[in-house]
Amino acid sequence: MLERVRAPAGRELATAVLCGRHNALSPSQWATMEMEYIRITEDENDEPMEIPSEDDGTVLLSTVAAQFPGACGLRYRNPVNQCMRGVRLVEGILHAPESGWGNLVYVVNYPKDNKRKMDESDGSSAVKVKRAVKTSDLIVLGLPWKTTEQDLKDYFSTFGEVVMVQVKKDAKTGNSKGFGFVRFTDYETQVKVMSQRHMIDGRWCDCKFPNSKGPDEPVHSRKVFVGRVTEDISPDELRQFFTQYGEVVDVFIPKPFRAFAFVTFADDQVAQSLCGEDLIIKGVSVHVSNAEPKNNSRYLDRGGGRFGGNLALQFHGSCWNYNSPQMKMRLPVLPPWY
DNA sequence: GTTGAGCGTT
Repeated sequence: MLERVRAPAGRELATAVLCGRHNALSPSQWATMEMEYIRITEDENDEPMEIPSEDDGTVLLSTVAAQFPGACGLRYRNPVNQCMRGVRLVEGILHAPESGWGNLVYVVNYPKDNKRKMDESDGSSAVKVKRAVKTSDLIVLGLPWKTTEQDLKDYFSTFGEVVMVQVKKDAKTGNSKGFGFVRFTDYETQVKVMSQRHMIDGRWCDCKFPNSKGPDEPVHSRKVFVGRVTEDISPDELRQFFTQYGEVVDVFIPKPFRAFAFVTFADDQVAQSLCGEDLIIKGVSVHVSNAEPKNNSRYLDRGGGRFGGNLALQFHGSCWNYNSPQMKMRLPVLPPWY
């Protein structure tokens, strides 16, 4: 069986795959294979297209993008639990799941929350598109008490595609606290919205960068802090979501629920690339930052200081001195658990 | 059941 599969002619090999004989192969046997065809589709209900792999069994994102312009990744439905899983992507190379590509149908991911929008861009085959125009959440100040998230969405949708709105409410009463957040798909929309005041339900409102955002100091860690997670996001869903960026080796959600989580990647570069990002999981905007606090002055210096210094120390339990000489030299300062 | 500058999460 193995000898047959090893036959160098790619076309014959593809035939074997199509006939389903590959199902008997182990992952190690797959590793010896030269080329196969992976079934890919934009929609699970559509007819898949076959895309060639590389000789080492990986699939180039550029190969996918050649057929699906704008593609930024792949996902597939896990036959065991029916959940969608992301395909590992490292530097433009898609890696097969543990059991090989198999005869699963893979679904193309597009940037911007999986919504295909390449028809209104230049159509240049992607990869870069994903982070080229990075938007961030904007705080909306001065909202009338009565304004709902639907109201916000309706209003801001007149400027461009909205990917997230929030109205901050009192946990007990559910009453609005008079401010919220909005996130747009396109950076141009964000710029426009920030450039003017907004009459919303009879009050003038302002959209600004939230104070909670600051330049993120690089720290060499595989673990990221994920803030603003909601209780309905399960550890498994977190894992599946973040797997689109790289292999996830651990997910930790404190109990009782505290609205944050930790995600550890196999590759520290993947972790670092996500720091500072606002990502949207199940419609919830979460913020990724370093697992170890950066400069606590973020909390102390900005916005009049929501917390006292001692309180900030209580939160973190420890405090890295980012003004220390070693930080200025950018020597790696590893958290104790790293 | 009120209010009107701020700031989501360690």
